[in-house]
Parts: sequence; structure tokens; C-alpha cells
Amino acid sequence: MGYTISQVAKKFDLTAHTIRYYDKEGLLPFVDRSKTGNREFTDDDLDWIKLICCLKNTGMPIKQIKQYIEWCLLGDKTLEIRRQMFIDHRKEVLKQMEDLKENLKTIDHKLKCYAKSCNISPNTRQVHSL
Amino acid sequence: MGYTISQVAKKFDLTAHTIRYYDKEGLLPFVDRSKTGNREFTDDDLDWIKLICCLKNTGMPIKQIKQYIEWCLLGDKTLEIRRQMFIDHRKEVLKQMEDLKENLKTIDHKLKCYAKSCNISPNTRQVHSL
DNA sequence: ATAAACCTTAGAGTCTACTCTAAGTCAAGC
DNA sequence: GCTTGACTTAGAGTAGACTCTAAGGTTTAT
Repeated sequence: MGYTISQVAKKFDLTAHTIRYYDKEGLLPFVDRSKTGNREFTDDDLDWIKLICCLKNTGMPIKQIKQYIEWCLLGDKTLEIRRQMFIDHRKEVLKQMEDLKENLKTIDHKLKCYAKSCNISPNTRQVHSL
Repeated sequence: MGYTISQVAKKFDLTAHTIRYYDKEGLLPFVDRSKTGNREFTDDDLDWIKLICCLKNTGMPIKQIKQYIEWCLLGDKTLEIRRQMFIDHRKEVLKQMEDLKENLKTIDHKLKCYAKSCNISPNTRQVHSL
């Protein structure tokens, strides 16, 4: 059977427009069509889209994801370079997590300040700088 | 004394262009000028810019950061709403961290697959799907 | 058989966040 | 006094990722 574009869209919280855009950009060369020309997604296709969303949501540009898909199409001779891509990308994800942690500290510090400012009686409130 | 725009740019890994853009967008209403019209940044200004970068780097749009700066300019009567903004934004940062963790799992799984594919002898390599 | 609800395409438009250009001012060093 | 290298502005241009429109095809329900 398979899934229609809007079923897939719903599943991944995308729009059908976005999926067609990804297809146009070369991210979905594996998706087959029905006799009438409609895209028909298989469960395997969903796995591919899940991976594409993972890469996209961790900041990889569409062009680089496309590059990866192209490497996949070239078969085993690109295994090593694909693996290296994931090693590199993993590093970037770890960096993002570190950065988020640092920024969370700043936000928590700010929240402490606001907790103070908001709890003391109005007439003794400090004037916030800026 | 204070800092020039390019000194600040270097400090925050931005360009002078970007800082002027932020100023134009209303993010830096507090920055003073020298007699000749050049921006002169104080240490307090750097703290503000650090916070702005924190918000920006955790995905807050420029417009919302501008809104926050405007609330700051309005003084104590906006303390509660500003605090609420940080509470809401903190939640979003935690969500981002959760999402990153999930995506890291997917990447690590993929890396395991590639470790296998890349280590077995060439003539027995599985053909990767797609 | 006709309307509703899907799907298709090419291509134009939008939004965000820069990024750059052109033309000009000012201060310091040779 | 003139060049170099800061800085200034307004405004145009760009990149990335959608987002939408127009025109049309197919399937299903009444």
C-alpha cells in the first residue's frame, strides 16, 4: 500500500509543500510513484525521512543532506566518507549541547535576578540597569 | 574609554555589520556615541550583548529580543512579564536539549551501523538500502 | 455527472538574518 | 597635506528554507 504525501507530512509534522520541496532538492530520490503519478511512501522511505529530519533538526543544511543521499546512491565505495560525515556531525551536535548548557546557565542566572526583583516590595525595587 | 564596534565584534565572534544591524533593529538602544558619532561600548553594554547573543543562540527571533529590550526600557512595571518570558524561553531551551539528545541517539545508531559496514571484508559487505 | 478532496507541476513570493556596497567623515602617522 | 584605516549611513543584495499560487489531473461519494 504505502502512505500518501499528506499522511507522511502529518507523521513528521511537516507540510506536503515541504516534502515536495525536499524532493525537488534531491533529498527523496528513492520515493516511488503510483500509476497516476502520486508519490507513494513505503515504511523504508519513512526511515529515510526520519534520518533526514534528524540531520535537518541538528542544523545540517539541505545541501549537505543531499550530498549524503547522493553518497548513499553510489553504494559501498562511499561507506567510509559517509561514516566520517556522521563522526563530524556528531561532534557538532555535542558542541550544540554544550552551548545550550552554557546558555541555560545564563538564563537561570537571569531568572534568579528576576525572582528577586519580582518578590521584593514595589517601593524598594532596584532600578534595573539599561 | 570603552570599546569600538570592531573590538566588540571580535569579542563576540560577530561582524561590525551584524552589530550595526542589531542596532538598527532596536536591540542596542543603550549604546552611546563619541563626539564624532562613533559607537562607544561600555562593559555594561557588553553584558547586554552577551545576553542578546544567549537569546539569539537559543533560537529567539530578533523581534522577540527587541520586545524584551523594549520591556526593559519601560522599567519595573514590566518585571513580571520579562520574568515570564525567561520562564517560557527556559522551557524551550530544555525542549531543544531533549530533542538534541534524541537526535544524538539516532546518529549514534547510524554510526554503529557504519562501524559494522566499514569493518567487514569488502566482498561480504551488505548493500545498503536506498 | 458533478462536486469534494485528494494529488501533480512550475514557478513566484516570503521571511529571517544577515552581508555587502557606496559614499562619506574623522584622527593619526609620515 | 595626504594617505591609511578606523568609523558612519542608507539601502540594496543574498542565502536558506520554506510557503504559496495557479492550473490541472484523478478518485470517491451523492
